[in-house]
Amino acid sequence: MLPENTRRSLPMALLHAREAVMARFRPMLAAHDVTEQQWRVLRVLSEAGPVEATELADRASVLPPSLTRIIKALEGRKFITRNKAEGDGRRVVLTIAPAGSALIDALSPERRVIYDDIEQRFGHEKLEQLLDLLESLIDGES
Amino acid sequence: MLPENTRRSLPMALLHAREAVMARFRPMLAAHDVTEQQWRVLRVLSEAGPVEATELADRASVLPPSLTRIIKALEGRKFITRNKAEGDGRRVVLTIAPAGSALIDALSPERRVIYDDIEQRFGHEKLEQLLDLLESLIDGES
DNA sequence: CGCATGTAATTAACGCGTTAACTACAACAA
DNA sequence: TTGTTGTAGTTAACGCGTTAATTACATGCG
Repeated sequence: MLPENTRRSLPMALLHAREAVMARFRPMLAAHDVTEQQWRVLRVLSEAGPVEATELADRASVLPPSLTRIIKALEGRKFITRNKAEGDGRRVVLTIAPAGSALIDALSPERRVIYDDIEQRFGHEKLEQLLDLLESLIDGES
Repeated sequence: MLPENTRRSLPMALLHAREAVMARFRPMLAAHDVTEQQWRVLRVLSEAGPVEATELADRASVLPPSLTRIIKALEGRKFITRNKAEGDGRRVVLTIAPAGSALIDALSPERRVIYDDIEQRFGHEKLEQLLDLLESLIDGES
């Protein structure tokens, strides 16, 4: 059955929900002049150590063309370093730099506060339930 | 508590879920050379009749600057018409044109099939549950 | 070796999201 | 009427998503 109104449309609901959640994080990122995607890339590099570009794009949920641009921006600000892989001239290895780690450390507490607040307002049970449903939806469609 | 892995992160989950759902609709829209946002604007105009730009942007969940670009594109293809409102030289009234209605009619059946398929695979109950949770999340954060 | 095929990354082109600035017009008060 | 304030819409600038094309290198086959 087609959704009768746009508010009960799944794509719309997902769009609005993400928008509502991200609105809480955006000011924090903007204050440090980092985009949401740059932040995801930095987090992956911080947690996973040196990683090749393809895996980084996959983990950070960023498309390869976007990753190329993000790498340029982050490298220009000395947040990461970019090197060719030994033994394969095509591959590129990215590593977080001290300035990048410093940014992660600076923002993590604030990030935790925001996430906790969302979880508290929405409810722990409902959050787990929502995450389960989303995971199921993703697996079913992919 | 911070999400330990990115797969259980709410922003990520919402992003992936929407991506998974939209992947089903994208080929249909691409085949007719219409973007997702242009499609939303057309649908609103089709269902609600002539509407002013501000209300249209709100209903279609598109920001004003984007709407300006979308209007240009749709007007250029004769899908909609654009007129100044009587009595207020600032306001703009958008109306769907025959070619626009024809596109709506042409795509609606296919859209229904895709939506039904998603609902069947995911489950009617779970879909309703998910929509309820998303609505609650949106209301709680906004 | 030489050539075809495959893969990693980049570039290009276009549209939208986002924020801020700007234009045009309306409403209202002095 | 004039000047101020407010509103609707547009423009600008920058970054990302998306798709397709392109470059650089690796692999494998003859």
